[in-house]
Amino acid sequence: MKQTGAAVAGTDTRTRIREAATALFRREGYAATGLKRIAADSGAPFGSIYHFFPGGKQQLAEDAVRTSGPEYMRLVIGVLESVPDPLESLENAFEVAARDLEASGYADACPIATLALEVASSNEALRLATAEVFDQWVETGADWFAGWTGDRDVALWLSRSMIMILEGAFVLSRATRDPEPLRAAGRSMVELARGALVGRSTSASRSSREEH
Amino acid sequence: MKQTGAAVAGTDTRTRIREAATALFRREGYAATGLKRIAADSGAPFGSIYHFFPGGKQQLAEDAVRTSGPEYMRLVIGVLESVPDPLESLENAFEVAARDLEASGYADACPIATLALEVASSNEALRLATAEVFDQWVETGADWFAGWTGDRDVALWLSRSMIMILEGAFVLSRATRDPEPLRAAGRSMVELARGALVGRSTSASRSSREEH
DNA sequence: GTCTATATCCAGATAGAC
DNA sequence: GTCTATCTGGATATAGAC
Repeated sequence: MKQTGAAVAGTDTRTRIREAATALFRREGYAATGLKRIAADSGAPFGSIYHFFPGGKQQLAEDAVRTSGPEYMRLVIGVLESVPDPLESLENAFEVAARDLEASGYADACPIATLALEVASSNEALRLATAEVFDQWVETGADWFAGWTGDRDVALWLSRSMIMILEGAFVLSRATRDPEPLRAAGRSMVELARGALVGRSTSASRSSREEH
Repeated sequence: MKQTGAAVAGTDTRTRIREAATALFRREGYAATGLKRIAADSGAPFGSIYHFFPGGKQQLAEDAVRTSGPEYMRLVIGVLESVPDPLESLENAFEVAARDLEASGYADACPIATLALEVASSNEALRLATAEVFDQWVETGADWFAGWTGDRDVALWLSRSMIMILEGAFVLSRATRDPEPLRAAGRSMVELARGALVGRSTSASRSSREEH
């Protein structure tokens, strides 16, 4: 099997290149992904990459991060909003993530995490792109939690926790090829949200209030 | 600044090569790290890498993962055992991690996470090495939690949660160059442990019991 | 705009002198 | 065992025909 990201008919060349790049950066990382492979997977000629992305690999990666990041968060929020009760919704969302990851052969987890770790200390432009995506995820997640808890700081803390636990679970689940870490992560999020949403004054909610 | 991993006098060549490799895989990842750079940073001649690691880059990486993994866990356990109260200890451990990461310029987080994500879908031998390290971390962490909760399944769940939250916090903290995710992660772990250690029957402890 | 051919460089790996 | 020189392949990037 040579092709990991199928070229989608009906979409323009620029989009196909970006989507092939996103899929490869997600599965194999930034450094290991060659532009020739992106061209092959997208069905575009090699030269088209530099036509649409004159800045080369880095510009393409930045575009991929800034596009796939918000896209992925929309997907997550969609799953969260598909179940009315917040605790059930959290457990369901991690269960969906577990099943999706397993179905992809433990390939398709977070679209930007591998790249984010790779570039954090070596490519400032790309690091900044991943940082802005993560910051936006935290804000968007906090909007969802804010529907259940009046305290914005608690909502921000829960959102941050959700993203961190999900990222960590992706690392363990991919490495061990086991969906259980994601399910355990779901239970952890349910516990955290249960404590916060019933209005129990936790040390965490107190501390997060003291931050500002 | 050319050298990121200093050659340590008094240690043998093989060790210096492995330590330089560990430092580079941790900061920049597996694919982006060249053997020539490892030779330069370790102060060893290029040919020595193949003398000590005939299997080349992959064998060196496997050795680095299997050595630095347990080493890092010993360090974490040492920090955890330096404070008697378990909840204070957890908060302190994440605080130490936050300060260490900041002090390293957001470079030195988990020694194997970047590599683990990179190789999960492309190099089975290395994936297995990271999986075995993570599994051992979960067991070792569970031993520590078991000193506070009688239920082995709860201890395993807390240990897994701790490692996942730490890994996720490292991703966010490195990307945003901000220690706050690690501190928020510490509060999350305190909340999870508080709920479990007081013997409250949570949905998580019930579910983890049902696993077996 | 699309595509091919190629320039330049550096990677991992190896051979062999010492 | 230590170290150097080199092989081969693939990387990013570019030039230029169509």
